[in-house]
Order: sequence, then structure tokens, then C-alpha cells
Amino acid sequence: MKAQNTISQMRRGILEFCIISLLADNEVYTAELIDRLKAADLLVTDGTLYPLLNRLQKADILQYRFVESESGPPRKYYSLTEEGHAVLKDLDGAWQEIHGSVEMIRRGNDSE
Amino acid sequence: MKAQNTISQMRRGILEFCIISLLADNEVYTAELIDRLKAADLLVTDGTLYPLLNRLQKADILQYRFVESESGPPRKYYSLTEEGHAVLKDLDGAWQEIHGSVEMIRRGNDSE
DNA sequence: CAAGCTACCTTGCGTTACAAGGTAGCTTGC
DNA sequence: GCAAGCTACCTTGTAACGCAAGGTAGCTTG
Repeated sequence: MKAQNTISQMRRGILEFCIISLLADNEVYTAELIDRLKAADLLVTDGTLYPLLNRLQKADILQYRFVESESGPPRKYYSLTEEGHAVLKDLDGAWQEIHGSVEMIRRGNDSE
Repeated sequence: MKAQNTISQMRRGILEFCIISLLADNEVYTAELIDRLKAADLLVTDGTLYPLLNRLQKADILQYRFVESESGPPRKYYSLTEEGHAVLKDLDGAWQEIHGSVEMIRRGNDSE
């Protein structure tokens, strides 16, 4: 299907936003995040997420701490930094603007 | 501002969708399209749009015809092919799904 | 203590937006 | 009637990013 490529692009664009949103009020470890994003069809593979998290962490948007697991290797639990919360606020505003633009464009042409 | 990069990604993701939407019911020529997209903050430069339009045209989603202008060089007026209309329908559905996912994620963490 | 699972990470590749620079038709002023 | 300038379209080089595939290491289980 030819739309598939474009649809992937749309998903990709909001991936970071969704990750940051998911971490807004909870500490979440990576594999859990992967499951949730995959369930929402926003992520394809874990090889995408790990570099992304590292990037956001280096940008001082995320922080993590290692937590020992009861059954398996230790896990990185991520949460937002103070700056991360500020970024989330910006992203939230941007999302609403973009959403508005898209709806305007969609309506503008459906009406006829 | 650190959110800027992520915001650009979001815009980028929906750029193709918006272009296809804008052409849904109208023949539009390129420079006009550029103005409208720039006005909605969805496009930065025309060097982005031209290759994109060519790609969509090769994918048989768009078609164009040259129209002589009353004041200047001839213009390429774009419109959707039959397949383009089908793609638009898919994209529209995908957009609504994505919109739903994002809202769920946003709410899920604001609540409380 | 070996086999297998879970969790995290790296490398190579292809695609794409963006900035900068370029070509060519058409009009306007002299 | 031609030079200057505008409009419209296009190309090239660069950097960023997602994705597929492959890899490392801790921990449990038999």
C-alpha cells in the first residue's frame, strides 16, 4: 500500500513526543516502554529506541537510575528531568497547534 | 530551545499528508502550495518541496499539467490521481488513529 | 555449570529535510 | 531590442534519523 510510507513518517514524527509524555509522571524502564509503544504501533524495533533514549538523556531531558530486578538483569528506569518537563510543555503546545493546522487543512478541502 | 528539534520532526511527519490534503479538491501550483505551507509553519524552504512533489508524482499519487501564466513563466498545477485519492483516504484514517493514540497518552499521564 | 532468557547496546544502510546555489521563461525600463 | 530583475522550478551536498541485524552481559533454572 502506497500510503504506508507516509503513515510511518507521521508515526515517527510523534515518537519522541509520546516517549516524553509517557515518562511525564512515571518512572518506566526501557523494555516496558518498548511494549507500550509497540502496542500503540508507534515503534517497530528496540534498536530505534535505545539510541533515542541516549540522545534525550545527553540532551538533559531524561535521566535514569539502575534498579535491580527480582528476576533478571538490572533495568534502567527513566524519568524526566526538570528541563524535560519544560520541553514536554512546549511539545504539548506544538502538538495542539499542529493538530489545529491539520484539522483546518482537512476541513478546508472536505467542505467543498 | 531544546524542544525545537522534536517539533520539527512532528511537522515533517505530517507534511506529506497536508500536501495531499491540500490538493484533494483543487488544482494548485507549486509556489502557491509553498506559501500556504509556510503560512501554516509546515515548511521551511522550497528545496524541500520540489523533490517531494516529484517523488509523489513518480509514485503515481500526484499528476500535473503546465499552465501558461499571464505574468511570468508557466506553472505546474498539481492535482491528485485516482490512486492519490485512495491514499488520502488511508492517510486520513491513519491520522485519526494516531491522533487518538496521542490523546490517550497525553491524557493518561495528565490525569491524576 | 551450561543453556536460555531478559535487558541493553552498536553498526551499517537507506531515506529525507534542509541550506545553498543554479537554470530558464517572462516582463519592464531604457 | 536588450539588459536587469522577477518568478518558478530544480539540483547538489550534508547531516540526522529510523530500521534491520547482530552482539554483549547479567541472571535464573535444571
